[in-house]
Amino acid sequence: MAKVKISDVAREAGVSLGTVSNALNHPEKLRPETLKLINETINRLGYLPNQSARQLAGGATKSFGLVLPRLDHGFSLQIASGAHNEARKHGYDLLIANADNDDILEDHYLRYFMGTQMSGVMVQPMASPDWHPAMTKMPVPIVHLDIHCSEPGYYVAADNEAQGRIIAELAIARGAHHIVVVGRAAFMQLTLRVLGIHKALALHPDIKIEVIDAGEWNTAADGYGIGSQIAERPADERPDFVVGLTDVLASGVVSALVDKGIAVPGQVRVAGCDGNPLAWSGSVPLTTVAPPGYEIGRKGVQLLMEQIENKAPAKIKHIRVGSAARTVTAVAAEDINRQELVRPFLLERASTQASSQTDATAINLGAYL
Amino acid sequence: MAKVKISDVAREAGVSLGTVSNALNHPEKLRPETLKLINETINRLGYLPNQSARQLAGGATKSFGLVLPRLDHGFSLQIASGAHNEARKHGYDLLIANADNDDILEDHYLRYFMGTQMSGVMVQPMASPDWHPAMTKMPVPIVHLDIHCSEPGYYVAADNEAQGRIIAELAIARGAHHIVVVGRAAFMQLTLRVLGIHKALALHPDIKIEVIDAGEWNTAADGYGIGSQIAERPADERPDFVVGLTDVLASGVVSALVDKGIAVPGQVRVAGCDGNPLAWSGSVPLTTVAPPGYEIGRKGVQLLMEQIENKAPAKIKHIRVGSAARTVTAVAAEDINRQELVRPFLLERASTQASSQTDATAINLGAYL
DNA sequence: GCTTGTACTTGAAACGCATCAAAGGGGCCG
DNA sequence: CGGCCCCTTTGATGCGTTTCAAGTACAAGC
Repeated sequence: MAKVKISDVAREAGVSLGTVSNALNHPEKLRPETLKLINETINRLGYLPNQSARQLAGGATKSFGLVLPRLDHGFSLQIASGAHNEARKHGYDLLIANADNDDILEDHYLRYFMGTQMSGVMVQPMASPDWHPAMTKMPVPIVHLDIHCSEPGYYVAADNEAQGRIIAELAIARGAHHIVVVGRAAFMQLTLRVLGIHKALALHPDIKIEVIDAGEWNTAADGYGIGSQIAERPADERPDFVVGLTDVLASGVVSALVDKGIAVPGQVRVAGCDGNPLAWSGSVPLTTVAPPGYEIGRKGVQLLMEQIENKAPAKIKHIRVGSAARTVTAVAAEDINRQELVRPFLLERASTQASSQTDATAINLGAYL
Repeated sequence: MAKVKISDVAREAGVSLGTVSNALNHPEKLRPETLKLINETINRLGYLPNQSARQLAGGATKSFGLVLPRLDHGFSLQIASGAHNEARKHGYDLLIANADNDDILEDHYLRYFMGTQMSGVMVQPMASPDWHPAMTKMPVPIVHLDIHCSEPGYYVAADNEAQGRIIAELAIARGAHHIVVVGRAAFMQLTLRVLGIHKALALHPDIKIEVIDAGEWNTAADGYGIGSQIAERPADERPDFVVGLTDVLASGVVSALVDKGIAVPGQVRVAGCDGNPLAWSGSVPLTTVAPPGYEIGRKGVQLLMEQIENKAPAKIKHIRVGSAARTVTAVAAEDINRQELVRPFLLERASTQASSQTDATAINLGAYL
């Protein structure tokens, strides 16, 4: 268990300390035989470079940190996936921390990453980043994901408002009269979705809208609870359209409604947000608005790279993904050929990597709509 | 952007270097006024401790590393969640790395974590850990998750074989004659599930069994592909029971079968593995066997803590979760009151934390079974 | 044989912090 | 007033690397 250090390797191989270091970092500078000898010694001794010492001596290492509010959220995972692939492409490592829906923890991990001499840090913040103590005086490049900052800084965000608008337009097209929005609107992103819904509905004062908080975790169980509550209302107080601010929530709502004998989409239509793959890969898929999470993660890393390479201080630079109109228009369930809709999913990996300006898209498989 | 260091704080506050260090690490040793003064200076200057230097000077920091094969896999997330909660409980940080189904990357991150002076490292390995170069001569406590090691070392694993057995018994109970197992059996855990299925079926030579590889990623799209292929077979070559080694796979299979006009569960029954919440929270839930991922993560951290506190060299110590019989017996779809089954889900958080010896459980909501 | 150049190799100096033995200061008792 | 002890603060030392100016060995050119 005693740790082997670089000096042990050097002694054992009969070379100097600096040479071993070169073998690790600039192998081209060494005579092939020396390199071979050193590598053999390294393996024989089981030497592992001490990253702390490396970082301390050599400045930043090639790695990024990513702080996520929650891991079991499909959207965050898409971000992580996009960020990961892009980071690897540039030869960087990606370390992920789970803030577990906790402000304090989020801040904690943010500071941790900054102090670890990461080359850059990304956050998908729960609240506005302007709130963040760690936001000011940042010693490393930082990029905010899925949120809009007012302070100078970099961010890349999906247009959550647009998502809300898309959903609202969907509801209007379906002739909704009473919409219930389910979810904890306290989360910044969800707030924006709600805002988008409200804005789109401003021209339709006849449509009643109601927002129900679903508890801190936005789980399927929360959705189930709200769904039950909705089902038990007298028919005339019951909405004809339910929006889950999260696919998981919407899923729970559908579950409860069906259990209580409410026809979906016959009596109540249900739609979600997130584009969680499972939500539309099952046999009875959920309608959902998919923000381009993968793309957001990718772009985040690109912004980080940009800052690193220019060594410029963080100027204001925002990328907004998905602010344009949706590309797949909502259509009636009956009009849809399921096959056609599954195909884009099969090609998902390829397409999200290719298109640089993916829009938020209403994926309508219509089963509950 | 110039980094503030501890000496800057010391100078600015008019105290010595060591005092600032104490303010950070042993605040109780300082006079309250001094502490206050230093803290104010720290905030004013925006000082962030350099973690690398800290770790180098002070030995290991209180943080764990977790290497996961894939993030979009529900089971891995449950592990991450359990590990996270337990780690925080002990005041440790948890950093997660995504190996992206890549041997090399897995090894890379493992070494990275070990070199970072983490207090401990956990992996959910893709292949047998005995394979791992980094496995030997480990300078920090390590725990393997969801896998069985033959070499001395610590691991905590669900009994994947038992899961396979449960599924097989489910199939037998349903009177299956021809079973198709879908998934990349090359993954160790999936191999064991397949093994369990085979073992359970040994006494039923009349039941035909077939294993179909679903490609490297085990995605819903892969499942859809296999499902289509199955649907197109002549009726007498078509299985009457399909097992997805992953919920996502099973989900894709159901999707394809339904699309092609095959009745589920009328003509073909489908079940999955993983206990992915979305798989059984929708209105038409999938039958799945749920290994206790949360518990595995929790136990993993506990094993790490044990090693740290005893400072003992790694002896052989294995925890096996879920080797006993299932607690929720498979029942026919018609017999099930949906409400009852949703309730345990609602209580999931509480229950997984309470029970220390959770079993792999067949959660049968029966819709496709 | 001497110089110049080339190709490697060396080792000392920093990196920013935690630690700890030692010093300082103040109160208490004799 | 001196001695003692306790509480607080100090600053030199070392953690394992990287880096880089300086060194060595050897070959080619004169």
